[in-house]
Amino acid sequence: MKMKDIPTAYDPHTVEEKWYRYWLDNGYFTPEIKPEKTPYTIVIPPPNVTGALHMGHALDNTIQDVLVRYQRMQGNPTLWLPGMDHAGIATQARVEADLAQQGISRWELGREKFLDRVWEWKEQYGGQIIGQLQRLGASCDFSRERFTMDEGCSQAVREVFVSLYERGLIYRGNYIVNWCPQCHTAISDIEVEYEDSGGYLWYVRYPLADEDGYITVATTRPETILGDTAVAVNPRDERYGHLLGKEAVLPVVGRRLPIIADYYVDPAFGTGAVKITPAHDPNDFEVGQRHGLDQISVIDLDGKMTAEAGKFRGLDRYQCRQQLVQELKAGGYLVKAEDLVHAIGHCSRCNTVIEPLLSKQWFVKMKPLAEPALEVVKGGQITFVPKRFTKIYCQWVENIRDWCISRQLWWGHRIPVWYCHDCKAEIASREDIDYCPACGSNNIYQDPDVLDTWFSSALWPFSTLGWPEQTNDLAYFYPTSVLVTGRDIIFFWVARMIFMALPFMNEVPFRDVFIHGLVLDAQGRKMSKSLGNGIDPLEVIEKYGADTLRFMLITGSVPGHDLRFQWERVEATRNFANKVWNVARLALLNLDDFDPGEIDVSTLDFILADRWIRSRLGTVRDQVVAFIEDYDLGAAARTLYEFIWDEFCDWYVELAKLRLYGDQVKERRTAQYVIWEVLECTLRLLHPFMPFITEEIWQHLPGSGESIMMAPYPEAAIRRDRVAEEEFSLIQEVVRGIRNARAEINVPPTRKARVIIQADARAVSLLTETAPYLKSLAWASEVVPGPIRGEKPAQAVSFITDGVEVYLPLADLVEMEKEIARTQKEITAMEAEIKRSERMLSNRGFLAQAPAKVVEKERQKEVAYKDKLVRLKERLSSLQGKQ
RNA sequence: GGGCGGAUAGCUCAGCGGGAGAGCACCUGCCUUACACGCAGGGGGUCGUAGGUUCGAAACCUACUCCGCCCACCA
Repeated sequence: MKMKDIPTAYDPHTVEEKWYRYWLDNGYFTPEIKPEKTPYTIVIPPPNVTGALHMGHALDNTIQDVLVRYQRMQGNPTLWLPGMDHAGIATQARVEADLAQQGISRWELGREKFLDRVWEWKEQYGGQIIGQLQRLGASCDFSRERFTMDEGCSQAVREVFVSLYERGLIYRGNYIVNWCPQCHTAISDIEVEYEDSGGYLWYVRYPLADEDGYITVATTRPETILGDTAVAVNPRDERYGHLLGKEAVLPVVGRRLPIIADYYVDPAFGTGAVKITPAHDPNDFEVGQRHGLDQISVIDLDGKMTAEAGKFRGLDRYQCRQQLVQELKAGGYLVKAEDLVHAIGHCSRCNTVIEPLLSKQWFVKMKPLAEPALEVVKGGQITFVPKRFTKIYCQWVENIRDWCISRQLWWGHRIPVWYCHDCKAEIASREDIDYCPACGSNNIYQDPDVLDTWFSSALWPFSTLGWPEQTNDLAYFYPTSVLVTGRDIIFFWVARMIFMALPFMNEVPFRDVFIHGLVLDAQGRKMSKSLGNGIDPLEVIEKYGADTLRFMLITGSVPGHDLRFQWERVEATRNFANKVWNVARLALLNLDDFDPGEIDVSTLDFILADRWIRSRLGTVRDQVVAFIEDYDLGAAARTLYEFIWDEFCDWYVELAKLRLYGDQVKERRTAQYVIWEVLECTLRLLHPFMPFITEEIWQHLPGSGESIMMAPYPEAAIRRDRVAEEEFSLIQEVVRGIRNARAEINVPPTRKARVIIQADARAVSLLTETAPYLKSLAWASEVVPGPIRGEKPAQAVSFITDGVEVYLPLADLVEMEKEIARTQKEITAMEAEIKRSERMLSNRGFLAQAPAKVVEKERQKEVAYKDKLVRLKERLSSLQGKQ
């Protein structure tokens, strides 16, 4: 297709699919292992199989894709390894919900058949998100795609579990866990979300057993009274010293409770006396351990009262609370109920109120793993970006508690432990076993529970590269270069990967951790299903294209900060894409007869504008590189935006048109060359951010290769030309001045005007040289440069800048009063500036302590201002004289 | 109870020691043969409050106010 036939507005739809397929078909996403080169590796934060692409993913993966495409172009063997997470609870719940529609429960189906259904579901509906990532342009190596439940990952899980078990770092025990009565499983501490809510603090009298009187305790969960086995006070609390060793009687139940002393009790809270329920509170559990108290479980796995609750048996925990409070009141035990706002734990998955209860579960002992994991971060082997996340990580790791890893689910990695019915042996094994290695019995069974999903995620950076096998991939691509993720999973995932990598790989899992913010809605709220305020990235891609979505997300992002999604910004970015498209059209329309391969650069005749834009391009390239290396992708993208739109399109291209459309061959060649050079180079700089449009245009350019994504990244080859930048800025000043003067008196662009310029010799020669360009940029009929002392037209609008006086003799349009007023206003402004400058330069502190450069700059300003003031005054008196 | 982030033009946000910036919105001209998803020009801000450091502070320090996150076993 000829460029001339291409529409004036960029249409992403036809382009994106075509090029993505092309990249895929050519295997560009699969790196070549080159031992002499340093690889660049990112493993994707595996999205849930049940998941669909949301804005957070779009941002997270765009960032990764920018980094990866940048590195690939730099010539580093680059691997971005994709994959998915089996997402235990989420997936199981999903399939159970489908079954429920057919009136089937998983229990009816049985474990094996249920799991078959889950796998079926996974094959059929799971993993849509991978296709959605492709729509985004993600350049993952799909030949290496992994799944946390695939063969290799499962092997890694077994190896790690058994190995930790053998080292005594995984143990099984009866402890208080966070139990979700809805999901029917234990969950880890970080899966509990605390939320402040209003409740009551009930004060209850426990009568003393062998004498008159009572001791009053306070509780927020009266139903747990049924499980009380002691009352505790602080040993230093004089109010209660005389009661120590005595007993109280539990109201309603009648059980005798010892009154014990424990430093856990805060004398200042409530009454200073605490009821102790070892089976339903983690602190009470510990108190119970210290004092050898009974553990009485009164709430069961459904959140209902157990037989131990006596007549309350079978009641829901909240019904029981109500009834018990009534009874306490009736019996005269209830002293009062105070309003109390306190944090209540909810299941992060289903939002049900968590019930702490006693349960036999598997745990990972964290302290021994945490120590090295803290050191590698403090020692700088892993760097968090932005830095402040280091502190968040460290504080959490320092206060870490053991990790409950068993889940009462079916979908997940089944715990590789078998129990012998006969000899009661407990065997952790890397392979499935069918008889007891201790006693030879085949009367054994495997632990029914599965592991926390995050257990397998924690191994992701090395399990995906083949571990526990010593593969080439593992040897070459590990450790990974950077982990890109949101701050919400620092604890869930980032920390645990570090914990697990160190003992098994003896090496950090990644060098850098780049934390980005959340994508919020236009009002600044989290996007969530319940609020219904989420915006589907695919909708944006359909309407505006993937490049637009990507660039919008990147330019709007600042490392570690949240960003708001706004359709206005999407549109503005679409406009930018269109700008790029159209400047490319302009270029291509004029490059028909141009072949960069045939150009001998030394024969070209570069003019000021050429030297200026080439110099700027070099600077921009260096800035972009510096920003990317610093993970400030937003700044990199914004730099390119401004360069392309403001400098290349609005200044350079406008200037180049004259030569492009002119009949001087050499001039035209030069302009063609520079436009081609700058455009081609800029496209490569832009490619990591906007892969599709850049490829489409690049393929149309003469002399391009196979694919822009495999083209080398621009080198810092073009030297900066300060003279050109300085001289060009004078031209810009003059052009802007003329445009402004014309606008002041409403001269339509159709009316050309003579421009008379008076300046010093150097500026005159510069402006003479560039006169044709001034004409075209500032709608001039003629540009007449001359020395300062020349004739100054009276009936004219004028302005003075950088030692240059400019007159537009538009006699019929000039109103002398307005001209005088304008000039006077400028004089006033200039006098103020001079005053400010003089004040600074007469300040001894400034002269003595400010850097010489700054002082010098200020001196130059003062001189320029004074010069300008003199000229303005001359101009004023001349105007007044002619009036 | 601790910790972190934010407060800059009407809106959304950059800037983070040397004279206040962008996009959108607004006003005035323009369909100038790449682009009206555009071009040119313009208006608009005591940079949350109060102190301090400095020759110089939107930027650094301290306190405070408001918004938003995160962590924490006071029953």
